[in-house]
Amino acid sequence: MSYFADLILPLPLEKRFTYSLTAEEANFIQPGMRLAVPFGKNRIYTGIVADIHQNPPEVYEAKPIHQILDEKALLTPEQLSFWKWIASYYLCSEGDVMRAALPGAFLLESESIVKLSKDARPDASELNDDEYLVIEALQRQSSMKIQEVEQLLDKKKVLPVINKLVMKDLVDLNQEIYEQFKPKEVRYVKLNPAYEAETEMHQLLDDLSRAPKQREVLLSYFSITAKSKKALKTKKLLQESGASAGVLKSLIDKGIFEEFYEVTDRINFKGEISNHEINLNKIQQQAFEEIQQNFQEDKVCLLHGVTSSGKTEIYIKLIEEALNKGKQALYLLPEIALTTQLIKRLQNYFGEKVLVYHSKYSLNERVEIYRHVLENSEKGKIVIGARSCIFLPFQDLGLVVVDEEHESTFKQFDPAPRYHARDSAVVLANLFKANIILGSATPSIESYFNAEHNKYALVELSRRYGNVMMPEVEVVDIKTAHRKKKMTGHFSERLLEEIKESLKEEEQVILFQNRRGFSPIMECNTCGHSPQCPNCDVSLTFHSHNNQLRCHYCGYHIAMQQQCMACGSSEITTKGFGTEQVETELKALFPKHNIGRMDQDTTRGKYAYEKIIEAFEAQETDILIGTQMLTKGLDFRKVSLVGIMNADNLLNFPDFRAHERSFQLMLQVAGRSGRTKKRGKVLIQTYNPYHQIIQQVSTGSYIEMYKEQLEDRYQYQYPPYFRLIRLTLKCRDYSMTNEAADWLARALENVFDRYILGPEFPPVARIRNEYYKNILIKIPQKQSLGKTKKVVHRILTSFRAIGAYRSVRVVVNVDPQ
DNA sequence: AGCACGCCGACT
DNA sequence: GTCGGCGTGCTC
Repeated sequence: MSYFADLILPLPLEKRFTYSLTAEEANFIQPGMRLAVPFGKNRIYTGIVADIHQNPPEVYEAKPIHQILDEKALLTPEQLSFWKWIASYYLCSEGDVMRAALPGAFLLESESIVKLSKDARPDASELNDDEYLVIEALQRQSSMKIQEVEQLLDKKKVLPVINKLVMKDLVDLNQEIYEQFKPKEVRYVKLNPAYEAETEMHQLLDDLSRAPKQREVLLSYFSITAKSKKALKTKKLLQESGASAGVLKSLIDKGIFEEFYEVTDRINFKGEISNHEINLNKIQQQAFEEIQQNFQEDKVCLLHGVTSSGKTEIYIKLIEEALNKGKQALYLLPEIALTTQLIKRLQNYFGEKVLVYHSKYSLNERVEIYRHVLENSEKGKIVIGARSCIFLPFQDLGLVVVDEEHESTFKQFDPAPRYHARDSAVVLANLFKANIILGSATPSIESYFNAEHNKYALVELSRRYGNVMMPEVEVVDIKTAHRKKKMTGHFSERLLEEIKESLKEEEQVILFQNRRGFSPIMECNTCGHSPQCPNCDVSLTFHSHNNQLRCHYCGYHIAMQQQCMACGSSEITTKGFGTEQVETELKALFPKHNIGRMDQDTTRGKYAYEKIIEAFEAQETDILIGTQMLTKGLDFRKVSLVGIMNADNLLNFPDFRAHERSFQLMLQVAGRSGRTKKRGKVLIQTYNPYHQIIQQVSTGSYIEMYKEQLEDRYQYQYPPYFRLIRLTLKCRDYSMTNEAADWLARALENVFDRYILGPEFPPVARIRNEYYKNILIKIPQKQSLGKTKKVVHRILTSFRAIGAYRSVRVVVNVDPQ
């Protein structure tokens, strides 16, 4: 009887690949295990077993596997079906999902290793220069990686050289695979048992009388072990005795001490559990009960709670409930870097049961977290993290919390799989029959629509915790202010007054300048030229901290120019303004106060965020200027004023979600103000004080915004009434991009008719020397999503079969943000 | 994705 | 004349 395994390989390939198994292997291997398999000419990949069967492939001979990498399945059956769902919904391969889902350290790949063959008799006269160099090097170092040979020969393609040597039987080429995960080990010491008896011990101390340092270490050892019976860490011994590592080494070398290692866990919670009871107030309690009731009916629950209404306490209570039932809980956040405050809160309450997982952790740390969740260990009961957390191997998931569910960072943009973690989490929860709650102060139109149409249950919290009042919003018309020359730089009189007032009261101020369109560009006063990126269709932006002009898309940079590159004039001005300018102006206006800035430039280091936030929390900073980053879940007690420098470049963004986004962003920023007793103030500077969104922000009326946007969405055929798939074509050749896009659009129009938009160039039509063109497919509610995707898939397959368009790549984005 | 095979320009 | 560019085709 022959056996076969269908594998998912971490490649953007549609199909699974079938390998043959021996009966023994088939007996041992389970779906979800990793196998190392040969693929292509001489490579070894890690594949995941999706299926084991006895049907031999018809058109090819299945290769045998190379190695079994796991004792037990690394993936649960739920994960395998989850992967399948993601791949089919977001139109990508399971291999794409695999790359995103597994910590990199689980994906072993082979490396070609060159060795001198056993009975090589190299004859220098028969070798060319390159061959000679390789042989000579191998006589010195026994084995080389392909990369090392490349360095040695200073060439890109060395395989032909090596292949020739293989043909001459001088070298062997082998594949080696590496386990990347290294368990963390701790070094311990213990006294050689031979010295344990009293007489030997005294003898030993006498013998060491001429090595006082070593004697001291030994005495420290005795004093520590007398107090505690636990194994003694080398680190501790050195610390206590104050000796150097060398002294200890001589003791080990002499055989007086024995050293040993033990595997330890990298993930350790070091804080303390504060055991603060969480008491929900009446309103929270009511919401909590409503949520639980909805959970019993297996409904996705949308929690719409105004900023600072105490949603987190409710989440904590819900997590506690899930834990009490012995289940695991998942807490999803838009961006992990900004949530130290929240993590601390959860850890204070749940202690070491909380695991934090995100891409900034090291390979090894991620493997350990993955294993904790897989084994359903006590440490892995609660996982908190950004979108990739949905791929962890939950055994018994009971609850998913999606905090700030409206955030678009839940959608992965690049590379595939372009999944939305909120929507995927709903599917994930369904797989486990787990409860799921989506929470936000400003829900996405889609989610609120789902709630309105009874697909989700809606629970509302309309009062701030402790009955703190919603901040007072004032709109400042800077168009008029400009005309009347009542602006100081980018500050209106009103804003300056309010800042002064707050500072006088020793309260803090947050100034918000959005990221999009903030970057200053250089412009020549004489000819109007502004320096462009040679690789992308954008102007270079000015960064004063390193005095550079830089492209945000490809990273191209040049030194700041003193003269116009087109006409040589030295009259150059900066256009547009960013956080940097706001900071400079502010420093001039308030020289005696400390001003902090939080944006992409200042948060580059590993703990840069934390430092800025801590300084502000400790009130070392009086005014904090920042971008979007400021909107997320930060809880500062002493902020009484929030200023939005310019609301317009948010509103004018060419995107059907621009208005919704602006509303969310402004309301979230506004929510940073006045979180304690005193009523906070928000000042919005704008050129369009009567814009409906500005009005809706100032009255805090979510529903009004929702209704109005919904009308627009209906009229212009956008979500939630229509679903979208965006196809982006990329190609280095301009006319090829156009031709291919036209072909594809026509093919789609043949089926979907008027529901195809484009092709059209995006606002930035060229990036890294590649031209971009978009086609948008609109899917009405009546039309089957599954069938639509099948058709799109079919058309894409025939598109890719056209030889002339080979160089055009198509990126498929389902539910683009 | 990688990698090999295969066909055309700038160099020993 | 070769080395090396990237077009295109395949991987169980």
